[in-house]
Amino acid sequence: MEDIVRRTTTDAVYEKLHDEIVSLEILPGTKLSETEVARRFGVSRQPVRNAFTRLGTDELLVIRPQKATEVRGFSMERIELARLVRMAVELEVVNRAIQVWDATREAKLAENLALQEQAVRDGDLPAFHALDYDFHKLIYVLGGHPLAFEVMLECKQKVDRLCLLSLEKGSEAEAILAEHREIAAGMASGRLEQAQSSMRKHLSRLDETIAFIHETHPNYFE
Amino acid sequence: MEDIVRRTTTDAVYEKLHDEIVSLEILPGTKLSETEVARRFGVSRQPVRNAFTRLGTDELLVIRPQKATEVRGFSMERIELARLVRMAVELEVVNRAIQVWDATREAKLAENLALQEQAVRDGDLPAFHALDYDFHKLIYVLGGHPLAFEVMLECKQKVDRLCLLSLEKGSEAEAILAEHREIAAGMASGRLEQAQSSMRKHLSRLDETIAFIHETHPNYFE
DNA sequence: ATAAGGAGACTAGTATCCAAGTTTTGTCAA
DNA sequence: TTGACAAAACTTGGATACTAGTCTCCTTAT
Repeated sequence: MEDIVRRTTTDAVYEKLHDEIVSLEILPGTKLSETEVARRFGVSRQPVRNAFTRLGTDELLVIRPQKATEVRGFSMERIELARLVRMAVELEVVNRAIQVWDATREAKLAENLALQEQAVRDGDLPAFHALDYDFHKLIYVLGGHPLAFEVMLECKQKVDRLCLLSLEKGSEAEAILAEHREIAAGMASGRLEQAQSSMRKHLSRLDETIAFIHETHPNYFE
Repeated sequence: MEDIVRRTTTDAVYEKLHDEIVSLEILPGTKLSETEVARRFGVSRQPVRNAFTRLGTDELLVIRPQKATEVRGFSMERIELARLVRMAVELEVVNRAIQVWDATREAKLAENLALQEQAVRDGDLPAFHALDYDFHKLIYVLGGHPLAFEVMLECKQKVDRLCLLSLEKGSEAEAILAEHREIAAGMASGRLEQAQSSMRKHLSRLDETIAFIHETHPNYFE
């Protein structure tokens, strides 16, 4: 009794446009026409419309009646909001995770940390990024709140689109790994205060990057 | 140069349906047909479709191709997620608010508390509920994060729809007021720990109600 | 030269038709 | 009575024609 969900044309258009926007292939301020996009994808206007409204609720497009819809620019307010929510959720999940932390969970996190170390030694940045992702996800999963990870991801993605503007592929991997260790240590020792402040410091890492982008690319902001 | 946003038919249908669903006039599991709703509102199917997709992203409707769209039931997972996110955001906002707290802000919160006290004395529950709302909002606004209030509201509404099933119009106003005072005291004294734990206790108030509803109305859950 | 005005080329919203899949229903046979 | 099976009556998704508002640019008059 599978619950196979048919993939609609709308889905396809949505996903492609979403990718193009968050990867900055389509820059903020770009005007998108329904008929134009429909032609490009070889579909009718209807699925494009559906995709547009979805992207609108994602805050990626600005849609106004009888006006050209365009790719939404960044706004410092929304970026800060997304960062606040992510910060809040991560801190609370750390809190909940600590309540149920045990040797098994600690071992799993330690295993991930070991792999991170390996990746840093090998200078394998892609692997490290994947492990970075897993590290954060592990805290959610082991803490018993996997769904919250999705919420956090949504926030993260909004900031990621912005940070693509700064090309520093920061080989700060060592520093990041050190912070991960600090967080893990806080959780292992059951020190909520320490674990949370480590996480807070870790998540604040992007502060300067964002401020820098705000100065260097003011035209992409509303 | 006003930015008047034209109200579309889609908006009207969306708002009406939204109200009917969150107020439980339309119960979970109810099947909604596009043509049916279109007839009822005297409009064509298209705006109804638009409204449906919006309600789908609100997680109020389950839409599957070629199958009847129905009002989504509750799921304990989603309820708990909404509560976690709200809890997380409220705690973080309290944190940020404390950083900037001063006599002026304290006075404004105190003014609200005085009005709450008045409402309780008068037994004016509607007024008290409005002031309750304002109390929480004040912390966001005074703390400098008004947008985060909207995020919290979204979470709250998901839980509110559930809690409508329990008719206890709790005249626990006094208890709530006491908790509000505790939170305000924590903020005024700058004791983050105390303010947050007060807020945590305050938001946990619904725990039993939700568990109770989960037991008494299992048919409304997925 | 400049400003007002109008035509036309855009825009998105709505209505309606058709396609494709699901569910219900009713008939007929065992 | 009950089962199978076919047909009809649903469902939503997609395509397209039409409506109505907005913007741009060119003409025309001052």
